[in-house]
Amino acid sequence: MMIEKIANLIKEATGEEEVKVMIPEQNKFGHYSTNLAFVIAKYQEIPVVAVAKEIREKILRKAPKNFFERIDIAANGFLNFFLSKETLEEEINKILCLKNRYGYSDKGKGQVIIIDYSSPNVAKPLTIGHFRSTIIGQALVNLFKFQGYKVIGDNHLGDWGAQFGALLVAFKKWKNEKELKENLVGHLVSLYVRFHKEAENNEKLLDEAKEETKKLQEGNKENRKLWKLFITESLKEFNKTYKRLGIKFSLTLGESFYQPMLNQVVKEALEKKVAVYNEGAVKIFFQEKELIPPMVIQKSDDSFLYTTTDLAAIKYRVSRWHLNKILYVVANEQTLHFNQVFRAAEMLGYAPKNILVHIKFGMLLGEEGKKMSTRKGEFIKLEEVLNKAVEKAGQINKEAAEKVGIGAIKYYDLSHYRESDIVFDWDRMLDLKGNSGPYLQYTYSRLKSILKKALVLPFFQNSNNFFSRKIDISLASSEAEKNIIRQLIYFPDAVAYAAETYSPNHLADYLYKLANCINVFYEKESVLNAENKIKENRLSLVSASSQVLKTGLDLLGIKVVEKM
RNA sequence: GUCCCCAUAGUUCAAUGGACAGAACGACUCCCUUCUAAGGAGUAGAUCGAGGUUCGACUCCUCGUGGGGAUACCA
Repeated sequence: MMIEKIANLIKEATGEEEVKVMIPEQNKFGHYSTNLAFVIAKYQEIPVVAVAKEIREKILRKAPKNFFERIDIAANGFLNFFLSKETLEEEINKILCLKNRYGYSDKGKGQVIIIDYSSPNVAKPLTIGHFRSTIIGQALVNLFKFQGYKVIGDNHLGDWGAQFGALLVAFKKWKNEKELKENLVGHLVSLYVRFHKEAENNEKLLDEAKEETKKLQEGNKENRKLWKLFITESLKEFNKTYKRLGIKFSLTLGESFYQPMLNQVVKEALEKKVAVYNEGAVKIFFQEKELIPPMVIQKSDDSFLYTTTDLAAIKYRVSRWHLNKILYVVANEQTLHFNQVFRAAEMLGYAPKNILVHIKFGMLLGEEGKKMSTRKGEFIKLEEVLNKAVEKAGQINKEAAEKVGIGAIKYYDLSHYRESDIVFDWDRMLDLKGNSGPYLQYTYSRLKSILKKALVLPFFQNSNNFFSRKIDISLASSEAEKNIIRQLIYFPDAVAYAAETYSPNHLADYLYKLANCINVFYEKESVLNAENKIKENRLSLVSASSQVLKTGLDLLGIKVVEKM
């Protein structure tokens, strides 16, 4: 990673602790820059430019020979680093030789991180509401693996809890044999919706649901049997969609897995005086100044809640693995819940608060900008969204439709900053032009097409393996080529930054910029019609570019397309 | 009421406290006898308001305005 390398170099050369190295917006400001001179000038009260000059001397003395071409000092005091031809060549050659390992870092070596994502509820469909957690979660799994971490992706399935009471009541009262056979999960969903509709006018139903939940939790045979059926059938459905989306979990420990541990959690909480009995229930109260409302961990009918399960899960995970972090990829709305749980986990001594991170993301709003609710049946099935996307992509190209359609909606999500809300908009989501998934895939396939054609040219018939041939920067003299090279070497920086900030959109942004440079190059400079030496060199650049594009898209979980 | 999040071109979104605030869509112009026009080049267009901190603020702080969310013995 170049940013880190340069930052370390500056640290060693100057003895400064805090050094910030940035990627400047414009080429004329070099490949990298730092504002260090401002910082020092401030506490030493020396003119900025004088400080900058001094820093430059120190760095140049320390830097390896031929590492920088030069270091400029801008009028305002920025130090602008221009990498030398040798450094750039070495970096591009790394891409050609490391291939899909380029950008990999062992930064996270020896560290374990659990990512809790997707987590749908059994007996409900995967909806557009699960999309963000699933897609962002998987991207984070990929990113952290690529940073050398041991990553455990856990699908914390909602396979327990009060929704089963409602479901059991509805199932026993209204089930329809025919529909059951044809589409079990679909039938469960409509039963669930019907239950909530009818419960609005009939409070007795809610009591019945409570009763069924209790029976299930106490081990009632019939309820258990139905419950298991619901789970296996739902998982089958989920897995179909996960497969299409390229989602892979290391574990699927649902909420039910933690049930045997819940009693103990409550007992401990009471013993440690973290929790108290209050109005018949067991609650954890927080300090007044924390402004967190109390959290119930056991109801007055003795049953448990998801707060209890989450606490048990933390306890279990920490004892089973030597954990550095648990990331919860869950919507913004649950902020209070996680504040409570994290704080409680700390009070109970289960985990220090700083290893628990809520990776929140904005809501996917309905077209009127309002929240969509599953209970009222206002949901859009994920499967339906995927189909529509694939259908649209298929209008242009049938063969690549699946990859392109799904790539489009994935990119739509991942290119947005995680925490902002997204308005659900078919047109925009399925947009195949501009800053979109298909744009990146298209760019990739253009490069692939060049490489394929090069192979059959007589000139290359007997030249062995030109794809891995080294690049000669002095032959890549056009503006377009320089821009690609510049962009390529930022790849490891972009990956690291996206992981650090838990924000895949930074990687998406990087890839878009890279693709844009590539397309400009494609437009302006011909590869196959260039003079032999230049052609060879450009082919190496094309090869390196396609490699980085592919690695980046892989990390986002977007499949590349060879031809479209 | 309390707490949390958000506010950037007509629209949808970017922008680790840095150098002229980037794109895309839409609008208007151009470019297919040259490796894929799902592309490229160009024009018009934006930081909610008022203070403050800073050499420097879309970014941090305070107040206000306008949206959304959470405040369940559901998950």
